[in-house]
Amino acid sequence: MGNKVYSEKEIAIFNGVIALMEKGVNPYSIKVSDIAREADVGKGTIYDYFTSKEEAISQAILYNIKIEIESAYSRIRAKAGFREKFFEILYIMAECVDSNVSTFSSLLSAGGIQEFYEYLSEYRYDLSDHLSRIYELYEHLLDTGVKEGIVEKVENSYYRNMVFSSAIVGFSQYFGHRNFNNDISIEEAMEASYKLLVKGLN
Amino acid sequence: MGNKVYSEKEIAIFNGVIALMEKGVNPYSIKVSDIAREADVGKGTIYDYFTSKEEAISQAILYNIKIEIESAYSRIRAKAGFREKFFEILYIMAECVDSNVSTFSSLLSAGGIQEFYEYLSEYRYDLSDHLSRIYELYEHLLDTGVKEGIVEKVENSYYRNMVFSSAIVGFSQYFGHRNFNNDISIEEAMEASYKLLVKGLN
Amino acid sequence: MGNKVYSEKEIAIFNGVIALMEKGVNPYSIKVSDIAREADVGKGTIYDYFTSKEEAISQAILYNIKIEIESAYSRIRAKAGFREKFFEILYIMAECVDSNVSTFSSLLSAGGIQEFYEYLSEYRYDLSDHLSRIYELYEHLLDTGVKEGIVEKVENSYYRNMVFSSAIVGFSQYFGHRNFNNDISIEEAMEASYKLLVKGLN
Amino acid sequence: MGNKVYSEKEIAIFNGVIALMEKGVNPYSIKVSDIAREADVGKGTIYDYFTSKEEAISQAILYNIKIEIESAYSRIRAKAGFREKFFEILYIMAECVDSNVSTFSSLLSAGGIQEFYEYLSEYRYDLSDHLSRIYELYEHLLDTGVKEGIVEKVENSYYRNMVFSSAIVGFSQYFGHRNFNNDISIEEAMEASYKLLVKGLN
DNA sequence: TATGAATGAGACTTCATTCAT
DNA sequence: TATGAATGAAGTCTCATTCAT
Repeated sequence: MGNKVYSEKEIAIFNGVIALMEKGVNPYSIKVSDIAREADVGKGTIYDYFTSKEEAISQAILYNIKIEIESAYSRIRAKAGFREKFFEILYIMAECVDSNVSTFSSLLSAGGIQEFYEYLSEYRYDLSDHLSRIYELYEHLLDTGVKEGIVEKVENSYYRNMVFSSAIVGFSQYFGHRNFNNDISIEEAMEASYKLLVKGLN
Repeated sequence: MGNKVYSEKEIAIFNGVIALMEKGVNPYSIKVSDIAREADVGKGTIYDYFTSKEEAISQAILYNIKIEIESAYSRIRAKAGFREKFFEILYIMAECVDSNVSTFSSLLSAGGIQEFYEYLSEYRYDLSDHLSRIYELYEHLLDTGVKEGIVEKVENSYYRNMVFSSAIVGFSQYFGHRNFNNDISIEEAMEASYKLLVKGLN
Repeated sequence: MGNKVYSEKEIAIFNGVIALMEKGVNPYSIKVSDIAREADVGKGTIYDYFTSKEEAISQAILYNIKIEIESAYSRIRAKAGFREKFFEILYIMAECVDSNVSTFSSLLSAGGIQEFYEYLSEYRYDLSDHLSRIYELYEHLLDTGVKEGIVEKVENSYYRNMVFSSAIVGFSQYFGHRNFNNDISIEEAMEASYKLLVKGLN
Repeated sequence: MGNKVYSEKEIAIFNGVIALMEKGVNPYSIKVSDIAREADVGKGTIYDYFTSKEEAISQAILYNIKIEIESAYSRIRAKAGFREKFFEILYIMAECVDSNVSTFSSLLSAGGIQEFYEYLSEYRYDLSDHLSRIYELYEHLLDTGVKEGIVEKVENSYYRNMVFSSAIVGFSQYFGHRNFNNDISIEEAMEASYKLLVKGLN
């Protein structure tokens, strides 16, 4: 399913872009020369593989989301139990915030990720693919939760997805508004998110 | 508190910036000459009132958030009943999406609004102010809901705020992922959000 | 008749381009930064007046041709007598060669001036204007020659123009092939050209 | 006499350059990658045979001129009669215009061919060779014309060459100023050129 | 105070040339 | 010998900022 194989150089460029974003550079502020330096390729090489800076950055973001989601999927499957699986998602979100790469969480944000980088809207199709994958993940969690008798089988898929996304985004706001939450530990924030999730699914 | 009075020109400039954003221009793509044209002032005038383009845009966004929040506050107070008030918030969010100006909703997003425009992080103090105002709003809603016996008095303020924010952001994802939700009407999305809110607060 | 008025800056830019060409720089090798330095304006200024480097150079060439032709016209009218007038044309051609600016003579060349600078073909209309002016000049010369009884009234305007142009270009080849003509003085070359002209027009 | 033998690859490269020029690409706009594609060789191969792009193009032009002149020589010798031979030259010029490759006619133009491609001035010696060949051709024509009693034996070689060149360039202007000559057929233009030639040589 | 013409730093992109294969 | 992937110097053009009016 769309498993494009990337050349060594393309991956170097992707990693360069991602490294910059992890350093806290916002995609609009990334310069071609920065990517080239970070990826250790010539500036011209970027144009051998992509038609413009925007394409290179967009593809890098999509590549990164794909990797992030697949990695999340593995980590979550590896955990046993509904609560453990959901907390794993929250841990992943926390790591994303630490690494400045919130591309993944942007997928769940209000305006969608195209707000994060306008040129991404060209890749609507790929974004939908990623979202589908996230919804699959939610289904997997719900199944586990139902089996454990923690939550009920929610038939309305829109509501189900919304509850998961809401609880996750609700948690990630903990970081965005950190200065407000000085007296709240990250564990408490996770518990709060989990509480909302369970209530929402019952 | 912090009710800075703005000159006529400053407001013209703010409105120019906002008009551009309403036209769908992303803040990173706004040019000084665009602002000047839109605000009908000379380019030099912008530098008489602001030290840089970034400051002008940042201040405009903050100004806009303040107005949006105050307007929201009035509209919500004007509604009677917990459900009506909450739905009013959702209507406001829907309007934001239509007008392309999601500055307000970005406040609630995962990465916080500084992700939306990196230079805003200089204004941490003002952003906190706005967030406080939003939390006040949540308190007002909760009071109404408690009086009506719809929800319980939630003492944990972190959890309370999180539930409101989650439900609101959860709703606004309806727009971000619209192509996924073709079979869901906006009213159904609102009902889903309200359902999560009530469950979360009980 | 298309007497566009140029601003001070536009003329400075034109003169910058022309100065470069007089220094022997071929239009394809002119760089924007060269024009800016030569014209003593900022690089950006060039783009305030022209949409591209090519447009700036093209317009400069057209401007120069116009000036060259008008200057030629005056000089030639100022001379009395057919022979004197024609020799004045040849003197002008010789000066053109010395100053490296053969835009004028290129007008008469085989491929036409668009061969000299491909982007000029966008300005077909202006070029026709200039050519008309040259043909007027030929008519003026012919009238003088007829009055003096040196040449006959040639009714076929195509033939008439061709004879003048041929004689002039024939002379200017003297410079292009100078190493071949070491034993021929410039005066002899002029006499040869005049001889062909008179024979052609009788 | 300078009959350098070219390798297969060199000729492929020359033909690539010429093919591009026949497509209407001006020598300053030719890219190495274009030549490589057109000649079906690797880009590196071009540098195995030439030290720079400019050298490759210059040599290709010289090679082409040589071929054009030799071909012209044969065609003209094959014709019987002064008039027929001269018209053959004009037909050749017309074909040059059609095929966009006016390198040959540029040789006769005002500024000389170096105006056409500045790097050619490095090859002054070769250009002289070509010009000599053209002058030989003129002599051959003149001999024929004298034998036929159409023209007189012109002793002044400068004048003789000038008359031929002038008449030929005068004809080729027909194409450069085609929009001016809508009512003139190509045959009429040829007759005019011939008329000038005969008058000039009598 | 208000302007917008002018500037030039610095961005993106191209493409001649190299060199490992 | 032949190639073309890779490079980075150098070009064009944009646009934030200044400053004379």
